[in-house]
Amino acid sequence: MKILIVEDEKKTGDYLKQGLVEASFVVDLARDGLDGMHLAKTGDYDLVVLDVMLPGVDGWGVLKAIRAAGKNMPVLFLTARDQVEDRVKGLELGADDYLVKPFAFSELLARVRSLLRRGKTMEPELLRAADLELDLLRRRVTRAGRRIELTAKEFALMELLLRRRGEVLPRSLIASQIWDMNFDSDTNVIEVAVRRLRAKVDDDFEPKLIVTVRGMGYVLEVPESA
Amino acid sequence: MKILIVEDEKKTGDYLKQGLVEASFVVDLARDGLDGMHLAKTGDYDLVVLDVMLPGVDGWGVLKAIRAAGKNMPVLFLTARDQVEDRVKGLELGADDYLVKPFAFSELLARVRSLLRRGKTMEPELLRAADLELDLLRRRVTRAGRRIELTAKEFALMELLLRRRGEVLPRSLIASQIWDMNFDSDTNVIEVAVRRLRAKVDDDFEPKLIVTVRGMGYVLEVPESA
DNA sequence: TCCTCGACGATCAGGATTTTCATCGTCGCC
DNA sequence: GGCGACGATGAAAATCCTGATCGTCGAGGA
Repeated sequence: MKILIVEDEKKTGDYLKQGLVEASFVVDLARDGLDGMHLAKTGDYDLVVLDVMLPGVDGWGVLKAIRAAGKNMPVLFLTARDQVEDRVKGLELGADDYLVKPFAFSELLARVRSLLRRGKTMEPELLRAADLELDLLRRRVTRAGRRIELTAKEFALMELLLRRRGEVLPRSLIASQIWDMNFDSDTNVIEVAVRRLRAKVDDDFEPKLIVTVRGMGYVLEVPESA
Repeated sequence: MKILIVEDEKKTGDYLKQGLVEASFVVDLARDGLDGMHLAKTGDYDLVVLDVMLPGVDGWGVLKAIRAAGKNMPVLFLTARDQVEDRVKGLELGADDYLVKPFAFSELLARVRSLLRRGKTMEPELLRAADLELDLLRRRVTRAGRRIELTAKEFALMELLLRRRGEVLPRSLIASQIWDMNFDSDTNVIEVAVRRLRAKVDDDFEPKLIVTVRGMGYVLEVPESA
């Protein structure tokens, strides 16, 4: 599987290339838009990882050129945290997925694999339950329209509950997903984390979404409407 | 590849089994020492994951029985944090590797794969440079004989530097190993972490082991003796 | 039925760790 | 010698974990 990375910042480029090579992909690295465009059009790549911010020809330019040349391999966009709007633009132009910097390498690898396997992924950008909304793109949460600030762990927990709403999640599952640890120690990190999350998303609202199931775990209860 | 897990605590057992099954191993689970002994002796396993603390026949008993029966598949011991001495005992009895609870599942999987591949792994238990010693088993550090307490991140960083002593480690590498993040954001976590580590292992000692290489990264300088 | 007990979960405060931010120092090039 | 980039440092702030204690649910017995 052959991948083209277009990234001007040296550190990031090298880092990505190294990681993907170690994951046994064949990787080319272009340092600017022009170079990237050229390689993308002539080389035979299965996927392109494309930074938006590039000197000279920017990410959109490269993407446009690729599509104009009739190539339709999946393109994974890299955008900065504060360039949210850019993503919309990228998606309209035919990007297949995006990743917000900074990201964990494991995250990139997962997206890359998924894109290569299924062709297109595109995660849902919004998770919702009742009046709670979780915007995965911007890492933002609102309930009843009110903005709520969550920390990393809180967000991860919220996301997990929301992705599997209606399911009772055993503590062991939560521990493995959020803490990546086996559950043998006598700690109550999970209870504490749930507490903090509830304080932010449930305490001041109705109905209560996070429900404890004694002896089982926690569920995000999806209110039966209709 | 067929794996036997001997673990009495239900949550842990199920969790391990599920994880290994998902990693496409064939897994049997024994809930106590007797059961485990029996299965290990009759079934044809490529590896055994063995909890030390078991009701009835404990981990060592099971291990002894396995070896006595002439089986010599690799055995991975699971020990609790405060049972350091147990490990020594386990290793003497012929365990091939150990893992301290609580551990990340990814860690277990890595060890399992490694044991299956190479037969026996047994990480080095001690890393050393000059008068600095890092005991991976007990997660302990001493310099010039003096015990030094390190936090999780500090230990991880110390271990990384020590494992690749003499090599200049670029920040991007460190970031990816210790923080699992790509290095695009403008943070100086690494500098701060290095600072804290130096305060503990270098400030009060000579020679200074952690050396900054301007524009490159950090090295653990191995003093040229002789 | 009611009461008691035990297990499980909730909650809070304290503390440890880690990150952020602002500022300072230093090296090397011009 | 001055400048600019890079790294070092210190302190504050945010986050997360630990441990202790309290509350509550439900089973089983009186």
